[in-house]
Amino acid sequence: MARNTNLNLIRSTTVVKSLSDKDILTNIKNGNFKVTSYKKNSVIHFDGETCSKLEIILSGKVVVDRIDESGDLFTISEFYQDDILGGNLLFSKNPYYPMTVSSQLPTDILEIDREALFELLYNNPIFLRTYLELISDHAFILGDKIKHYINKTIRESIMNYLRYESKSQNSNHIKLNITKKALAEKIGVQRTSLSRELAKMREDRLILFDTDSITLLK
Amino acid sequence: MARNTNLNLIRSTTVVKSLSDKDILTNIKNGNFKVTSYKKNSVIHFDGETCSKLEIILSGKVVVDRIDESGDLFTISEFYQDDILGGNLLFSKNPYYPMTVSSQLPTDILEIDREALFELLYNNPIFLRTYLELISDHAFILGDKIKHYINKTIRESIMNYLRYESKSQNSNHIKLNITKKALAEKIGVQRTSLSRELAKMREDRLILFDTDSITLLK
DNA sequence: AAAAAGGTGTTACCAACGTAACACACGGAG
DNA sequence: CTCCGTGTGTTACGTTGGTAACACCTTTTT
Repeated sequence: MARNTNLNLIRSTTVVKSLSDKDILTNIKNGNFKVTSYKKNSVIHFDGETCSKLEIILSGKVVVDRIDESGDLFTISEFYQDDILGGNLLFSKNPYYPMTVSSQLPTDILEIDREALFELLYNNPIFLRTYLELISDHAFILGDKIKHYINKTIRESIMNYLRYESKSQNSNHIKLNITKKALAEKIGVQRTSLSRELAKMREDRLILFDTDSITLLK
Repeated sequence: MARNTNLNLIRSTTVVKSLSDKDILTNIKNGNFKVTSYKKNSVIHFDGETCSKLEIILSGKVVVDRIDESGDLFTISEFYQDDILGGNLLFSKNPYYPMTVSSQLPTDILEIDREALFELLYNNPIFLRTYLELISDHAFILGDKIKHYINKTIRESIMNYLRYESKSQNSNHIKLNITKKALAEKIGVQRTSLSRELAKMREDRLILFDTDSITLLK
């Protein structure tokens, strides 16, 4: 990737956008901003590694996953261009990545040193605000994730999804904009189990459904 | 609670500690810092409510819980004196509490208005640093929680706990400092199920155990 | 010392759900 | 048009783990 393409990319990220070109260039020159490239399927951070910089994805795709006892790998979260990594951990007293972070595609990442970041934060209220917003949004997603993993029965997960969609589509008749297969993946269950549970819910007169829509009856 | 007891409590919290008395008193006077008391078992925030202030627990106990389809209530997280609430959400573009927050004991809470907080943050680097540390620690705990809820089998949860304890006690012979009942609660399963799984793991020659210790064999 | 309370281990029973295998429908490629 | 890939619905089977009931033990209360 050409050097100035990178510069444009860097400048266009949400985090950096509120900085002056001078700030950006100074930080690049003295090594506080650094771009690292990863090949497809490289580990970026191991579980337990210390987190000492903020990372911003310039291009590519990054996933957080875990491997269970039987060796099955399973993806918890995906990050794309403009997403940040480590922002929520960075200033913790135990700044350890809690899970393995790796690139699923060729990925370019901008790294910002912790202390340099701190300097920028307290010298630039707009930058501070942006940063706080970003990590807050991040934490919100985390919270949502927990809420999601806490649903124990498939039916609960389905109802959760349906209620949300029903609100956002403002109708009890919910148009599925994704395939059932994708829905199953989204709520983290087998497709067949989803299928079975939907059938049961129809028996219980909770819903009606066809290939691309579901109607909430209660 | 007497007014000056409160002031001492406020002054002694991690967040506020790095502020000058003058800052504290000014903010109290103009209403940016406000103390609210809750009786035992009151709802502090409903699921979905907008979060517009940072809250610091001065005394009491606060829990985050959820109610499942069958009406069972189940606690996700507990907070005590000096813990903060909402810190990770506050500056999000969708600052909604993702779950119900309530007091489990009589509780006093210091509320700090978002904009007042922001003022303090960008005017006081030590305060900023402290705040970032706090919310980072918080996010770390969140991440850990996810990691925990993601363990699907009881055996995985147990092994997770044992490996952690084994490291921190620096021995394969792990002294249980809590009862098995408490351990079961900690990893979120029935006591009997824990008991059964421990027995199975012994059969599988993974562990040995007695009433107050467990030995990891692999 | 007797009684009450709470932790522990065990087991029969059952609901939830992942696995695997099969049938069918649809849309694009040859 | 046929063939293949992919999404979909169904079902038999097995595993995991929650429920409930009971026995045993230790500690605390009276």
